[in-house]
Amino acid sequence: MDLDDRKKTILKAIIQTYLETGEPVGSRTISKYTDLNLSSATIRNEMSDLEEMGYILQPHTSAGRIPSDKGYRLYVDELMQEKEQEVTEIKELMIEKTDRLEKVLKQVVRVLASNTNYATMITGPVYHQTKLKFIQLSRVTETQVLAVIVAEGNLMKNQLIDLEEAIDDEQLLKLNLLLNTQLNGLTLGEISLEMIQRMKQQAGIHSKVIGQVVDTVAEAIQGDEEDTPIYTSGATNIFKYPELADTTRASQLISALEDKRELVDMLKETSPGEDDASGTGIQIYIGKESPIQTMSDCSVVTASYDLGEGMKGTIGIIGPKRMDYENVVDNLKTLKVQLDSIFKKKDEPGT
Amino acid sequence: MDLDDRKKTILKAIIQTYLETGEPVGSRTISKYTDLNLSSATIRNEMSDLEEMGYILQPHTSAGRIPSDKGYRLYVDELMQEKEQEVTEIKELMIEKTDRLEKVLKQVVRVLASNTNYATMITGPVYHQTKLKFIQLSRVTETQVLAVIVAEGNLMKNQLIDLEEAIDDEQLLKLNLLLNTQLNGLTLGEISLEMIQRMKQQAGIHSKVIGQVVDTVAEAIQGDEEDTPIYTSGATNIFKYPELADTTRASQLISALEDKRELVDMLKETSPGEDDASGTGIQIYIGKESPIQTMSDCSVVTASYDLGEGMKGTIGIIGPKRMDYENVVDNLKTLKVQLDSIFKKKDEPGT
DNA sequence: TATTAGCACTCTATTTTGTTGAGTGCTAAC
DNA sequence: GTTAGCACTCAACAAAATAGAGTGCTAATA
Repeated sequence: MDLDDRKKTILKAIIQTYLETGEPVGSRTISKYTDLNLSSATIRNEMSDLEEMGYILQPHTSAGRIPSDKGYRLYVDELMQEKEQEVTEIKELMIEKTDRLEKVLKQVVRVLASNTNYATMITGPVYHQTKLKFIQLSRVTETQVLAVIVAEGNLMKNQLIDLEEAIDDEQLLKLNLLLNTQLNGLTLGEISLEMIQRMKQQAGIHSKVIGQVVDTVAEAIQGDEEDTPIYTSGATNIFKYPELADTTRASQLISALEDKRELVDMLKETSPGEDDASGTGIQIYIGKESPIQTMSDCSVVTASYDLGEGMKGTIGIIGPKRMDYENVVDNLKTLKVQLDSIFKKKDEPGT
Repeated sequence: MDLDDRKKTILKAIIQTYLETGEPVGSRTISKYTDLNLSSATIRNEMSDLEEMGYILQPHTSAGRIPSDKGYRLYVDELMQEKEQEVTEIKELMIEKTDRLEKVLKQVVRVLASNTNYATMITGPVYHQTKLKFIQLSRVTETQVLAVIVAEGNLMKNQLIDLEEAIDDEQLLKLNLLLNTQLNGLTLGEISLEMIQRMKQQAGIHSKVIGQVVDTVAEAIQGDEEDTPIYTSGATNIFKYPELADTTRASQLISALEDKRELVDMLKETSPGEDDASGTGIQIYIGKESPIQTMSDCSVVTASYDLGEGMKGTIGIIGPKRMDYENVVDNLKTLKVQLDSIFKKKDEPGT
């Protein structure tokens, strides 16, 4: 059987109506809704075909049709038209410009959640590719040394080191120099254990203290890998969609959002390089396509962002399968533009 | 009418049964449950009295009784017996010892949530009373200066300052000295705007750069006030209690937990000094007593913790009114002991 | 006087049955 | 190929019937 234009038009109409109402769509509705000027009977025949082809399905014999995952997929890939760019330009997401990346991210999830009415999440940047800019050790008390590590993208890290024995100023100075000359300019990922070992030997095997300091610094640099921060917002939006709002499902979803650990993997999967056909870096997972099991009744839209200086991360939006894909995609695009404008502006004078 | 011992026993039995089952308790149940050896008819009479006195109430004519807020109050204040200390000793909450306060707090909420099956939250320390230990400015690039601020309790704060014009080493050194001599030993709360003004003048009005640095540092110190971090866990536990699990209520509660802003006020209200009769710093809010409106169907148990060095904060547990108060209180007590042992051990050698 | 057995009564929760209406599939006519 | 018409299906809702837990009251009992 052939999926001709008329079938597509009908499918599109079915899906769009269903996106709005969330109720199975009957033949009569479509007959009126479209400008095809076909009777409900004809539509019924076409719907029957569409069902056979797997694009729509019937919850029960005497109900209208709802889109299947396959139907949604087709809609997202072909049928859905993007909003005109003008609209995008006009809508300005209310994001306050601030230096603190963390604050920006928190705002972003919030704005997205309230704009789309879906649950949203965003990963903080993965710093693996970020270059080390600056390390400094300074003495706080006799036996306490503070290590401050600064990397590109203004990633900063503190580590207070309690020493077993005192360290003198000269040693500290030497260490500072050593750390900086050896590590500066390397990406956090490049700093390996062997390198640390070598440095420890160069610094002088005789001193336990030095070893301790180097170890702690190394730990601080590497430790960041595991716990990428994730911010979420609008988890309770899922209650707005009856098909997700039953206690067990909602509970699972919210737990997943609260827990965040699972999310990391999912968002990492959307590797920042991997772009979709349109080159926007936006990916749509429908139903079972979703990487997380608990979300197989949902759709997940992810987008990667790149703020320069190795600050890359991922945004995710979770909603019902009948989510307003156009709006979501549109929002994400607008967001990208704005993030760029916030951060590029900041970078230009520096570069 | 008099609330004699027998009435108390019956009330206690009613409440305890209700805590377990969540269903209205009938006279027959009590007649069998207690060792009073009274017939259900007698119990009925007593229950009738208890209802008149306002300790229990009937959801409808032909149902059993459930405790009223007043009933719970009496139970919590008088009837509930604390578990023996032994039990407390045995139970060891699985808290990994780590330096990072933040990690400890995250663990604490998690453990508490899974131990109690209620939603939990904890505020990070309020640093208002914490003394400044150490400030250091260091140059990162020509026009970038990094300020590191360390206060008691190992509170650390970084602030990268983008300068409008370059600053030379000498000036930086001078500033470092000035900041340290002026501010060291003061609590974060004591550092006022006037003080900053005065310092700026002393440092030399001629230089905009110096003003900028001082301003930013001041901002960093004060800025912390507003956004005390709050960690939450087990929000979805509320779905375990049918009386809270309906969509609207659950949604409100979870939103409150996600949003956190409201929580701050609530937890602040439990001022760390304010202890209850037993001197444990544990407070119980039943139903409408709760400071937050959305939680008027819940009970909230709060406890303050004090880790020394000005690190004080509050823990909160949110559950249904029929929460297992004994278990919650017990858990909180155990937790206090453990937190002490983690942090005191760390402090001793230093002191 | 306090306790208890017994019984009528109340009220929710559950099940059963009936009714409605949206929507389909099929057939026959256009 | 399209459409009108009709019988049929099935969820959703409403009404009625039933069951059972629990009460309050009265009268008998210790």
